Amino acid sequence: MRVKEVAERLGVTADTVRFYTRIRLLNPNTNPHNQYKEYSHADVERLKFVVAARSLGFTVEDITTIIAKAEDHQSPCPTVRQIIEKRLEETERQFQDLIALRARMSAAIAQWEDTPDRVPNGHMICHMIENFAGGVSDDTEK
Amino acid sequence: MRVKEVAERLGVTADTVRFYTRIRLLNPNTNPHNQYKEYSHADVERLKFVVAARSLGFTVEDITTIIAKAEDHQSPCPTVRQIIEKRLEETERQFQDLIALRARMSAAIAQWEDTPDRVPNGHMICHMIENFAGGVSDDTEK
DNA sequence: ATTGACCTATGTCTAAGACATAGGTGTAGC
DNA sequence: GCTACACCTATGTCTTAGACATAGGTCAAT
Repeated sequence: MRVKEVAERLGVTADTVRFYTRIRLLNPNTNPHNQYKEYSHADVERLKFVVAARSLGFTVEDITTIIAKAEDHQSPCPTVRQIIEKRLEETERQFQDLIALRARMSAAIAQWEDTPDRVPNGHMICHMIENFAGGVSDDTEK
Repeated sequence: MRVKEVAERLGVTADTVRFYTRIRLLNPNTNPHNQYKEYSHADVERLKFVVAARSLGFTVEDITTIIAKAEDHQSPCPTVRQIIEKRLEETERQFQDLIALRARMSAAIAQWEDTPDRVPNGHMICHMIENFAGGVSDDTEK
């Protein structure tokens, strides 16, 4: 199978498969004539694993580590448990950041509904942004 | 003022200020002797604007656009309103994606609590990931 | 053999800085 | 004046996980 077929089967783009191939996460045979890659059933199985792991928040590097352990006949499970815990924490942080960002954005939009447009004078670039509550405070005084 | 002082005043890193300088979002004077940048009060004011806009989810490119409009004596307000609406939509999408991801991660961790570690056999890399509900399905049949 | 639709590999680009490196500054002690 | 030494600087490279652009290859229909 060539790259597009593999990609479609697993619901990813051909570029994604090419990317995984480039970093040697997949190792298909190469036709020496035209450099086309030929993906075997085993390659597809591995890709399936990569896609599953990605959808659980593992990074590509995590996955490389996990596969390396497995190929070394060690159980990757402890590593997997440890990594996902870390990734979940990161996700939680991103989540909180995103909630805060969304709140700021919504608040700004709400405030700006009652704010007229204005042409910038020499001191302001955009009064809406500059006057938004929670604006950046200078630490000049010390 | 030099880069570090400016950065500390506004609560960003010196690298961030250098980055904004590199892309000409800030244009401090350069000491021809050692290439050190000298930030004026006006530079600090502009940086303050950039930081405020960044914290509302505007991209650096958005900010460049907004400032360009302002320097052209046009009101940036309509642009600002339009951009933030778009950024909020994106944020909302990311937010939903993150909720879904977090749910998958939590579900996996929960499921794996009752799952023993296992050494990989020839067909599996990590049975925990591969057996996780919602696993990637092959589209082989057609 | 030629067309044309589709496919491929490779190289470059992205966002917003972080990091590494080599070298400059400035004060303290001599 | 000179030297240490802590701290600072500019510049170049690196990061993620692919997307995009390009030049060229494949293959069935003509």
